[in-house]
Amino acid sequence: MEGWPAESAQRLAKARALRAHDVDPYPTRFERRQTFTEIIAAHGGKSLEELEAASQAVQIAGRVMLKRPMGKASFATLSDGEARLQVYLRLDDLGERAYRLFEDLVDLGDFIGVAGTVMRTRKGELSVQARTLTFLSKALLPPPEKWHGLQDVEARYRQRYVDLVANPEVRKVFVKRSAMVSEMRRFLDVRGYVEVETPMMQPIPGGALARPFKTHHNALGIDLYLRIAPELYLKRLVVGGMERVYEINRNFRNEGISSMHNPEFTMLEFYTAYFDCRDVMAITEELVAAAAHRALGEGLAATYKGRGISFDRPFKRVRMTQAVADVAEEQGWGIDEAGIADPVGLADWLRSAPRPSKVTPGSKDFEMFSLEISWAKHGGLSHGNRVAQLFEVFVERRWDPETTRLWEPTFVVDYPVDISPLAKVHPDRPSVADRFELFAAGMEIANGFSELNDPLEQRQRFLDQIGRREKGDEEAHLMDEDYVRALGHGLPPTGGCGVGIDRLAMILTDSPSIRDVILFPHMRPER
RNA sequence: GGGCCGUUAGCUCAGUGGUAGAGCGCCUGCCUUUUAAGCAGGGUGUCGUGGGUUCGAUCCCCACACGGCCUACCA
Repeated sequence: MEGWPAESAQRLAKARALRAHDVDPYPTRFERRQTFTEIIAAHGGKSLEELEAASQAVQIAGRVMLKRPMGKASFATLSDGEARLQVYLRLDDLGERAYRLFEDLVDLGDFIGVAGTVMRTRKGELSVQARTLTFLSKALLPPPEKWHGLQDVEARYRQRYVDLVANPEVRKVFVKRSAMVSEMRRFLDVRGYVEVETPMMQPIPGGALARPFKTHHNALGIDLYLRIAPELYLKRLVVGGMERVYEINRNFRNEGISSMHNPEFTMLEFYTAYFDCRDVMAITEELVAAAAHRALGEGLAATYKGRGISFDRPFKRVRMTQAVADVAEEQGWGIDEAGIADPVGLADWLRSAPRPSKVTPGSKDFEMFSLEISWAKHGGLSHGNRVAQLFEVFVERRWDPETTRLWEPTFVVDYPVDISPLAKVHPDRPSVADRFELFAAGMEIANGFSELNDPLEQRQRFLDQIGRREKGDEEAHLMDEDYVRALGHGLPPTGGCGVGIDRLAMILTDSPSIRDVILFPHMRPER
């Protein structure tokens, strides 16, 4: 009890007093016969007289949220997590002993069970009039303030159990998230996809460009990495004939924490043999719309950060170069999409672009200037990387609801091959990958492509990545010989996609921070 | 990594270079249909931690810790 408030000693004394009266403060079970939701559904519409005539017996249990003792009668508001229900306790109904036990030894936060009849008070509130009272569990710590709840952000994340009790809307967020995920499972299951689980600990962390967490296996004497993506394992399964597979599970990335990033986050990845990028886009659109409609109610649009966002199909589509060109036009940069798409044209434009004589932080000039420094630092980037960075800095990073161009669900297509080491090149254009990303509310929600299945080309892509790693790119891919060997056995034409569950949940629950949709977000340890 | 803000009772929050404040909770008493029940009485505390300035610091200064927001990194 080190560090517990003084009130805990009083509550502990009450637990002892219960034992002195032969009442176990922590009994084993209770036969709860109705939830509050069931009682409200069954009797919520009945009048005082109807309830009195029916004399409906119920047996309920819950946590004491409010207590209103009035001498020889009391009201208590119980919560069963999902709903609240008032209980009316009278000395005449319960008897001296049980009534005194309630008045003297039941605290806010304790669990009690009540058998009684459904009634309505004079003021009209549906209640249960108690005939018997069963003590169910003693809370030694006091609950937060009954009106304001638990406000302290840090305490809410660290002690989510208190947050859930004190702030009922928190539960709704996670129930909605659950509905969204279960709809995704249903969607895939009915289309013949098999849900699988692949290694969380991997000897070679692959499938994404990110820094991994490292751990060690003592018995094997080897280092392992927490996975940054399941991708390479899922495609091995397609090689093995599992033509439709998916996994919904955690990825771990050893990067910064922000309102959009948690070190562990949940991803859906699904792979479909004989699909290409366009097929994947179509089914992703259907999947995301179905999940959104399940969470929001059919046809309802989400409201995120005060701005509406519709998940009705079809979603918008834009080429990456086009998205950059739109900004260029808006800003009067004097370059069009053809220029951006052309390596020479873009290079010329960058060379001839007026250099900022006075660089103001936050301005376009400043961001261009920062990009130049960044490009110089990395020994000059490929054309694809330049386009991708322009997109990232001038389109993607602008995720403010007012100015973002990626608010409504939007597929960005034609990603440069350079940043897509696991994707096939576009059938008609060798410089872009057959790949898309889905954005909504300015955030990247999904990423899909035609999977590269030529083992020799894949090995060469890995070698290119290794070259970057040697130049200091810690996020570049590592060589995965076993994956190349798997491709050597033949991967059918396959389309795959990853969907960020947390970010989609943020949008559908109007949560400004990813921590609001993760029950136990990562924090520094308390001291 | 940088900037700004915060940290006071169990909770929500005021506040002052000189004995620490409110509401809720809690404790005592009254009250048999209340609604954040009410009435009367009671203040329960390492003012985040460590150092400094001062006769005296919760307050001013420095460092640190934790948190929030912004920003950077993430090629």
